[in-house]
Amino acid sequence: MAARRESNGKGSRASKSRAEREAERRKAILRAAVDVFSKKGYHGCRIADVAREAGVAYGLVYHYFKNKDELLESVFESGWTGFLSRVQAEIEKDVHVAARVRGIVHVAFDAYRRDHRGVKVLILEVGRSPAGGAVNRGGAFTQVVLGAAEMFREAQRRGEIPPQIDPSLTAVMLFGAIEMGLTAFILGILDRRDGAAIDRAAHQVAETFLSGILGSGQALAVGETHAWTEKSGTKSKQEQLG
Amino acid sequence: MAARRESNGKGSRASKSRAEREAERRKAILRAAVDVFSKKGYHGCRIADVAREAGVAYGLVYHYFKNKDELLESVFESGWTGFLSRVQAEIEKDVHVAARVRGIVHVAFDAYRRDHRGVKVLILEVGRSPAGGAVNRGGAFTQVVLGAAEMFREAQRRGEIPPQIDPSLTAVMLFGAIEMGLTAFILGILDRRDGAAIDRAAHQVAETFLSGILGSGQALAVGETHAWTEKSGTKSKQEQLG
DNA sequence: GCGGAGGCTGATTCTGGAATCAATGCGCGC
DNA sequence: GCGCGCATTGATTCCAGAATCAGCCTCCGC
Repeated sequence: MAARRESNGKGSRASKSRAEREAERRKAILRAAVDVFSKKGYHGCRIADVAREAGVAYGLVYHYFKNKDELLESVFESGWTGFLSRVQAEIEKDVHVAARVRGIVHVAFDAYRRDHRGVKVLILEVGRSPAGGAVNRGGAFTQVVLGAAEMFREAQRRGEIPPQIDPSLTAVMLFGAIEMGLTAFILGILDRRDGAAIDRAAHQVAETFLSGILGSGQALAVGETHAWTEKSGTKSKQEQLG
Repeated sequence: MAARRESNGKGSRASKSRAEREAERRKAILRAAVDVFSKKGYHGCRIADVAREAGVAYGLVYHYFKNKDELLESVFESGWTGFLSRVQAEIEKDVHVAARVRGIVHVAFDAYRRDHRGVKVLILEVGRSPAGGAVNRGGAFTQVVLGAAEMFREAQRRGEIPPQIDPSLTAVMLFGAIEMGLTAFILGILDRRDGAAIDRAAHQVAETFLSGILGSGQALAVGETHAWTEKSGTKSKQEQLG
């Protein structure tokens, strides 16, 4: 569809070319969709809401997306893709598993800080896909989990973690802890306007996962420091209860 | 609604009284709803499906439940209630926090073993709550989380866990790990027909949470071994998720 | 400036499915 | 046994909201 411009190599400098505009429109709609979905949920909103939010006509949404499902699908893809590749990058680093876990947690919380609406949609609508669900991103998610599982398996070979634990389950737990940590913010159990709280949360999620709540202090003997040990002043306070 | 019977104290022995029958019908519909919801998701099914599954007429569903939402609400309540009270019971036990955590994890996995359909609906549809959501179970969930948070706070006072961790976040993480552990079965990442796998999973979830993946093996030195291992036969069964 | 391709519009159509309701007959009290 | 009331039925109504479509109007190339 962007073919027109080619014939004339230049000409594309001043005002945006038609193709560019279209791309922008498409993006605007996508962004609006994220917005609306995060506010009212996929099933709780109508295409009209998305159109209004994006400031375009109802019908235009259908010009860019085959139907509502495809719109959701696209939202996922645009959000998921970046996230997945970053997580994958962390997984593939050649460092101690503890560092990789911290990296993964960091990526997740960072994404949240950057775009909590988007993350909310992913968390709330993903995974909960009705069983055989249309939107298959369950597949994408499964893939990361499997990647992480492989990471843990490798860590076992290296002797970084005990051999008797199940790598798959461990992987699943990691994302569960992350997801729930984020959910706490989304549901308001923790206060997301407190920027520091997000950092602290990320930190604690990683360290708890690595060392548990009992051993905490010493277990991270492994190498890098004790996490929170020094910044003990931080602790909880206003964050609970929304 | 059960008023008729009172005037005549007896008469209620042989065949079930009308009231009893009604209660049964209601339960049948509820069960059918769990079934259908778990298969196709709340939004993915029509009332007609529920009616058919329950073997009753379409309209009867509306005799017992005001509307579809209330039906879902009831499903939650019937499932949630039993679960919540059990978790609460574990929370209130006067033992080391490690034992309590193990207890909670056990309760969750046990519920799953007993009625994975019901648990699936809870996991998949809860949280879904469209923000200001009609169905407020977010509230119920939040309550357990707060209860658990209080438990951790108390544990800190007793010196059972480090003082610098955030009790609320810890509570949230616990349920996150549990939820994701179960989700793994629901999504098929782990095989739920392998009964032993469920036990192992429960065990690992608890131990990882307590001791982390690094220390794992030895950390449960804490004291008792898997508290629950033996008493699995205990409690009543069917009342939850009717 | 001219012609037309196609982005864009929103009223209109269409549909799935929620909720209603008048009719039926079973069961219970008298 | 009689009659009333309430559980039960499923066709009917009703509507939200998805998807369509016929035309408008902008912008592009010539």
